[in-house]
This record gives sequence, structure tokens and C-alpha cells, in this order.
Amino acid sequence: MSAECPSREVLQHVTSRWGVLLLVVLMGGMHRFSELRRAIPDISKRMLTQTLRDLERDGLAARRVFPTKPPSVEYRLTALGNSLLEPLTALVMWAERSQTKIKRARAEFDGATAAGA
Amino acid sequence: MSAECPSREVLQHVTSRWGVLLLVVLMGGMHRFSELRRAIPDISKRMLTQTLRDLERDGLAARRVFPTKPPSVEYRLTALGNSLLEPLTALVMWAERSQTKIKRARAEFDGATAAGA
DNA sequence: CTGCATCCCCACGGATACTG
DNA sequence: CAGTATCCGTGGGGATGCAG
Repeated sequence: MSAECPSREVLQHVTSRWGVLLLVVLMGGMHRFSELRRAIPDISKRMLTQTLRDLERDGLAARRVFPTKPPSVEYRLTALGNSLLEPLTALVMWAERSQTKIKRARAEFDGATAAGA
Repeated sequence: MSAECPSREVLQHVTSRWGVLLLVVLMGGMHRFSELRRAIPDISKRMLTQTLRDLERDGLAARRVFPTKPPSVEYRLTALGNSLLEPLTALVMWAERSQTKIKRARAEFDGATAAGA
């Protein structure tokens, strides 16, 4: 668990703010740049490009450019990216299953600290 | 995948920089505050406390205080926290399995962009 | 030992404008 | 449409000090 532990760096990328979301969307198949923007409305062009680049750099996503009149670019998961699919969806599903419990725990906690002495 | 999607918030906590690490350590059983510091050398007191509080607030970890001479505090996972164990370790194991491939992909990518036109 | 509060810095990330 | 460059604010998070 030391700072040098290599998997920590890997985890950081995979669990980064936008990384997870992008990966989840890409798990649905290939998508164009603008499609990704629409899929995640609150991401900026800047962050979308940058996060995409990180995923590409880590060999998780592949970029394919079509030199059409208005250029279009497609992104899809690589084999490595697909191997992440299972553990990641497991985590996402856990999050969905647990959100109610967490919400309740949070409300209780806040109530306790606010009221409770 | 909208900004309001509740699971996004949940994921953010669980996948936060120190959250993952703390959870992984706590999966090994109960730990004292100072033990956690030693387990994750590069976390500051401040962040340790804060992250612990977040986990507690979300009902993932439980805090137990012993009013001994020098006070001691123990942290352990709750039932909800334990339910996260499986998906999270799956992800960590994936990270460990894949780190070599990712390192290679990264080297190749950097080499290509540096040299390649 | 545990854990708040304060100060402070920097990089994460948003908005905007420009190019191919 | 896709991507880059620039500017700049916010807050994450480190260091330190005090308190129970």
C-alpha cells in the first residue's frame, strides 16, 4: 500500500472522475466524440478530450479518425479495456444497489451530529 | 449518465483518491487510527480523518472510541462496507493484473507521439 | 493518541476563443 | 465536427499548531 505501489496509479486513472463514466459509456460500443459529449452532458470539451487521451494512453480505448468532410472520430474499448468491463460494472451495480442505504446512512449521520450534542 | 444520477455521487466517494486505499486496508479487519497512517504512509492526518469521516457518513465504516488513558479509536467496516468488498477487490485485482500491460501501452503511446510526426 | 482549526498553495477543471 | 491553447477560479489537500 506504499506510495510506489504501481496499481495505485492504475486505479487512479480508472477511477478518475470522468474516467469511470466514459468507460461505462464506451462499454455500450463505439461512440463518436459528440456522442460522448451528449452522453455525459456536464463534461467539458477539454476534459472529454483529456480523459479520452488518458484512456488511450493506458491502452484502454482506441481512437479512429475518418478524414471525411467534417472530420469524425470514433472511440471504442480495446481488449484491455473490455477486460475491465466486468469488475467495473460490478462496482457500478454495487453503487446502484447501495445508493438508497447510503442516502439513509448519510441522513442519519448528519442528523445525529447536528442534533446530538 | 446525467449529472443527477445518484450512483455517480456514490461512486465518487468509493473511488476517491484515499477512499479506495482505506477501504482496502480496512478489509483486513479493524484498525486503529495510527495503524491506518502507517498502512498508508503518504496520507496526511487531515486527509485520513476526513476520508474516514466520509466513509463513516456513508455507512461504510464504523468508528469505536475507547476512553483509555491515551484515547484510542478503532475503525472497521460495516455490513454495507463489507458488501463492497467483493466488487472492489475485483477491481484492485484487475489493476494488479493489468499494470504491466498498461505500462507497456503507455510507453508505446508516448514513444509514438514523441517520435511519430 | 486522536482529531479539530487555520493557513496556503497548486493543479484540476470550467469557459472561451481559435484552427484544421 | 474534433481538437488545441489560454486564462483563471475553486477547492483539494499538505503543513503546522492547538486541544481533549
